[in-house]
Amino acid sequence: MSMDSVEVPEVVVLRLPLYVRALSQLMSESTDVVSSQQLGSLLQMTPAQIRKDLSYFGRFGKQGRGYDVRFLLHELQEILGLDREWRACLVGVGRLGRAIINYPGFYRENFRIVAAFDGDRAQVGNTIGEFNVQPMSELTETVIDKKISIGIVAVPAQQAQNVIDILIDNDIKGILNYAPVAAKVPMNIVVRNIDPVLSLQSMTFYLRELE
Amino acid sequence: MSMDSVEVPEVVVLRLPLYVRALSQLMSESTDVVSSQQLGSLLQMTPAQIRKDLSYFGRFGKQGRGYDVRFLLHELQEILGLDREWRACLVGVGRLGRAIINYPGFYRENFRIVAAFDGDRAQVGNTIGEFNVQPMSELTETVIDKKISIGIVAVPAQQAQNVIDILIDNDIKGILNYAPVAAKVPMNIVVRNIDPVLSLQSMTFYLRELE
DNA sequence: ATTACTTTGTGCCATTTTCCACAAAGTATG
DNA sequence: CATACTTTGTGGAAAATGGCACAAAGTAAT
Repeated sequence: MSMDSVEVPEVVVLRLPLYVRALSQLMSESTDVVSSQQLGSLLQMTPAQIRKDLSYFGRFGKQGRGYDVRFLLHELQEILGLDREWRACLVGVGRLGRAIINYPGFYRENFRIVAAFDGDRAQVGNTIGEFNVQPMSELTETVIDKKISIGIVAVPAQQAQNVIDILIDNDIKGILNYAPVAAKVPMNIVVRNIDPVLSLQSMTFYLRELE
Repeated sequence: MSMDSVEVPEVVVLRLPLYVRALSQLMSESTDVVSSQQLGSLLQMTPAQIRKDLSYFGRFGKQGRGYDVRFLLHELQEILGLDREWRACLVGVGRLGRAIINYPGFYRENFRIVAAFDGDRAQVGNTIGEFNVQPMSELTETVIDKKISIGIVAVPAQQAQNVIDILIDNDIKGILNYAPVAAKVPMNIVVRNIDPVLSLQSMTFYLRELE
């Protein structure tokens, strides 16, 4: 009986996309079957962890053989909701925002940026790529019209919390935050932060000892 | 030999830059003193965790009062090695690489990109920002001359492992990897991955259930 | 069919991480 | 200076995470 059993730990969810990525690569190399052993060496993790992670969602493998690459990829994509298109809006079209719009990686993985906003009057009306920059006042309408469910925040730190509050007020449930701030959000909102500076700052702790 | 007491857990090191960021903000607001309580509410974490984290490195607070903002900031910067300039080279000057070069956030935090390389003949010699693109063959010499200790990888997935191997051969100990691959590196190399697509792909697991 | 391998899924133990709760030490106020 | 607060640093309990190791189930080869 699937009494929804145990809640899936977030660490596990965070690893699933890694499996998806590795499996996609294997597919493109025409590999049919892969063992947790092989996957583990590809991803630099233990086979047991991979098996445990997958076991939260079902039994996808065959003993003595391993996992069917195409099948497992498909299952994981479905679990993660990657079997559909996701639409996002960008807020902030400065240097960073423009780079994000032009980044082809999102499109390739079925994430579509379908609108761009900026709080700065001077930016509104400008054309960037294929769309023109809208004022924040049009956000409410556009989010509904274009069925946007994700907000990408690329504004300066000072304005970030305000922008995030507006996005949440407009029923956005997922935020990809490039601003260097710890966003305050209700528990049901999913935030992912991208901050290469933080990454470097924790890296130097280890480099320091070497010099 | 300084028997190094207890090894500091990596999760703790990963959080220190968050404290640095919050303290910097408090400094700019002319706040003199902060409690773990306040810091916690600023960063959305428990006060106990902050105190425990800091306790790995010393006793920085005063009972009944809290932490002196300027002092704690200074101490953390020193612990992380942020009290100096770090020099990095960029490999890959495609769209992403150019965006990285133009990103002002690194410079602001004392990370300097001082050279740009590309394996593609067609890119070599081009001028981007203030420097011109060098061929990979010049990497060895430039890394030494310019005292580069960090490599930023912004090449397509297929070439990433190769580029990373070359960086490591040239004594680079820290790698900021923007390529969507799980890099294979020796244990003494520090890798930080930046992949917004992975972030979105784990986000959708939670958004999925809401629609 | 038998024997020798391979590999999964998972129970369970070990390790890691988080955080409660409290003594010790400081502050504020009358 | 006494009383009422505040806050740190930390021992240790509790919770979360990781991974060993093994039965069960498959494959391969003779």
